[in-house]
Amino acid sequence: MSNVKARLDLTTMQADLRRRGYRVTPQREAILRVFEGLPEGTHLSAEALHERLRENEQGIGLATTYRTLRLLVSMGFLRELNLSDGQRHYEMNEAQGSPHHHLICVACNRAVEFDRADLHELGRAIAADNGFALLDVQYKIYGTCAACQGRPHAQTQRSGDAI
Amino acid sequence: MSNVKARLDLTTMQADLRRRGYRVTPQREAILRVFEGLPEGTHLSAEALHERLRENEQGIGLATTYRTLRLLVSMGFLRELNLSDGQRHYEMNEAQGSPHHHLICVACNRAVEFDRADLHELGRAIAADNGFALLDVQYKIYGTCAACQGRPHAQTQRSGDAI
DNA sequence: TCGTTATTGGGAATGATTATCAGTTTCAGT
DNA sequence: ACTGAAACTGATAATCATTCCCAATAACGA
Repeated sequence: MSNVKARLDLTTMQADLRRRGYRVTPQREAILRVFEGLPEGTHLSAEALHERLRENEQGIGLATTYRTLRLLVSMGFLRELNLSDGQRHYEMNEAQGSPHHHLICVACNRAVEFDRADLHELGRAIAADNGFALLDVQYKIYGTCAACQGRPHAQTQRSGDAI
Repeated sequence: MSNVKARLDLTTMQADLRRRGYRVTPQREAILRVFEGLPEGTHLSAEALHERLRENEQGIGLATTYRTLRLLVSMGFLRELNLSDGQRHYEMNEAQGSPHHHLICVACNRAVEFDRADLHELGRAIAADNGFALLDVQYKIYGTCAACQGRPHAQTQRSGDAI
């Protein structure tokens, strides 16, 4: 019942993988290691992760990168974020603790992160009520930030055909 | 301060468009009419909307469909949902009232909708604190539903390479 | 009514993600 | 440690949603 942001450690995750019949491969370990070393609040796209792996480690196929991300999300090790910029981002899941949430400007795509432990508690309760095994809770507020409200014809999003 | 699910009507939305320097075109009206006629809780993908327009109305270009959806979301008339099935879905925004939220099974992609007015109030407050003009609030709980937990090796998502 | 300017639509282009499949590796059982 | 069955990897091709391009058209303020 603690509110601490507890991350799973590598050993636990490896054990979980085997328990579910998945194998522990060097590629999966390398990817988990990258995410473990990431500062709080940092998230990577699949491409960015692939790029980083090419530098630090021996390199991993792009297909494997995507496959592994999907697997690790379904295991609850990573959380997948859609910050409305057209690609998925990933970060360590603190489902044991209380993950942060987002306030997003749809015009400039800037995202402000904030913590609200009660939101996670609520999600846990609702999941339990419905017989769901909880993986992640995401609370997102969309709007236009102060700076973007000023701009006339402020309609952008990703890159924008009709500005 | 009411909790009523108040939708904007067509006239108001047309006026809003003009006020912001956008034009009111038959295509935009047709799209808004489709969403107005949609039962609560129903959402359409861009493709589905395009298809429906081809039947009921005179037909609209696909590019225009995408462009218009983006515009209407940025105006706050529609809300955009990413139910992790790889495409965006749209529905009338009840930002004036209190939109519903989702509990999503990552294995079978099934989504359970529920209402929580307090979540919307909270979003409104946080947006205001940060100088954001509120457009939408989305609360999502991800997990594995009871049925999917049973299945061994339950890793799917969208279509799944490695089952 | 007219001119300026936004908008449309068709098709090409993009870009992220997934499928294919042959070769490789993990690991449970011996 | 050895082995075989099954999972995994990686290179490449394929998909699929979404956006770009641009010439033709339509809104709407003056």
